[in-house]
Amino acid sequence: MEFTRPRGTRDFLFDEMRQRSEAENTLREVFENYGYGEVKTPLFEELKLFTTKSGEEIIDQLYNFKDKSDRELALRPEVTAAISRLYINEMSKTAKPIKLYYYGSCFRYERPQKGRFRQFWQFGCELIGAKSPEGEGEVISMANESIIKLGITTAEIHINHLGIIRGLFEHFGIDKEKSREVMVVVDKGDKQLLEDALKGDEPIIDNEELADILLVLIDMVGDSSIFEDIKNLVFDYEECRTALDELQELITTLKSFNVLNYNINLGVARGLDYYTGIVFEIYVPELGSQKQVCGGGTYSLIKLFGGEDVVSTGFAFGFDRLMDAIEACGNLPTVKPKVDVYVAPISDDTRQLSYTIAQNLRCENIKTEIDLSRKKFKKLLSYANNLGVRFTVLVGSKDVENNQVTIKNMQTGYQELIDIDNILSYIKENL
RNA sequence: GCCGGGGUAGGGUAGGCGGUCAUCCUACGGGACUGUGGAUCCUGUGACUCGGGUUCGAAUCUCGGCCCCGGCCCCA
Repeated sequence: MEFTRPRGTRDFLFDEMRQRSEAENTLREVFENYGYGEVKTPLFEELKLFTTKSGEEIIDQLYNFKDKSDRELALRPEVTAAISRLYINEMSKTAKPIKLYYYGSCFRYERPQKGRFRQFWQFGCELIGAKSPEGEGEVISMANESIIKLGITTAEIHINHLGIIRGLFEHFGIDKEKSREVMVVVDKGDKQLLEDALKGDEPIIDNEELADILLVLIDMVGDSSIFEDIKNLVFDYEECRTALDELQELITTLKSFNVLNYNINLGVARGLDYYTGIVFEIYVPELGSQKQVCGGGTYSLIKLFGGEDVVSTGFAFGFDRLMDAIEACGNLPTVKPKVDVYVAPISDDTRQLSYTIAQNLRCENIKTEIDLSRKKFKKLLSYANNLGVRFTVLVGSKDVENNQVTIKNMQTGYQELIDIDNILSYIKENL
């Protein structure tokens, strides 16, 4: 083969595309039921937009380039930054809260593996300018509903409030740099690793009391009842109380939204400063090492980009992983044949009439295919068979002399003579 | 960036201790067969990922590239 696909990219063929469209429509429906409107932003942006959000280091993982006027650009690695930019550019005076969603591909220069590609699709939303616990509650509820409607039955939602651990850092006077380092370790969710990092030979922070609390906290994963344990552990540290209150309220709100199947998990962490409140992730364990299908939280990116301080909550689904998850749960929709009726001219002199018959069917939204390559009789049926159509309309001169055609049910093999004028009604009745 | 397993017609595969024509299924073309024939039979086109090395001879052994699969790292 002369040309190959670029590494980490995929071609999608008919069946897979139909399954993906179906999932896409399901998500659109859910998001729009919650009052979200779709937006679309460019596939590429100024490189600066992404480095401002995530630091210079991400250039390693970007597809960036200079255009012919020497502008530094990059293919977007995610959409949240673009949405914040769009908000500042066009929507800062729009009545809040603003609810928008997006679907599109993103690009990252990474080593491809299962559930990870260089071009991949994200389906996400942003809720801009809502009050915290209720906005977060609704957003999580929407994510939860999406997962359920897609047929993903084994998903786990993990929620954390970064204010708790941040409050502890503040209380113990830990600087930003060290806090971030600890966060990174906490995020790995490995207790032994954390113990080594805090109490090993070269501890990141030299504080026994904080280390002990963190080591207990990281184990606190469980349903909403675990909140009491967390509260008992950190209530004495004043800096944590706002976060505790917010988390408490979120739990109450989620209950009202009828979301009960989540975990509180202090191990869901983020190193970046713009996260201000809750963060959450959704895992589908069957997917192995790339099991995270969704990530989200509350952040003030807009301020970071030079706008006013408007807090948003949002999340993004890794669309490709959602498809994997649906498959893992055995709930991929079976694809229907893409054509319902095949019109087969079996004599040369009935070809033109066949086109007319096909057009009439198409006018009534019946998916119809007609022979375009002058196939012989046997090939006509064989082709129709491979298409998986329900009916083949055999148009031959002997029948046409009596103003009739033969309609064959391809599943049963049963066929009957039908008046040309009655083709439409016959097919509509039997389809 | 690191570790492992792979790559054979359009799709799916067999073979591989070096040696006739590289296997089978499917799809595609022709025929038995100008309208009952979606079957069956016959037949045709079509492939050893790319490049170097060893060898009289490489799909097979060897090295490297590219790509795929899985695992680590990372994950905005």
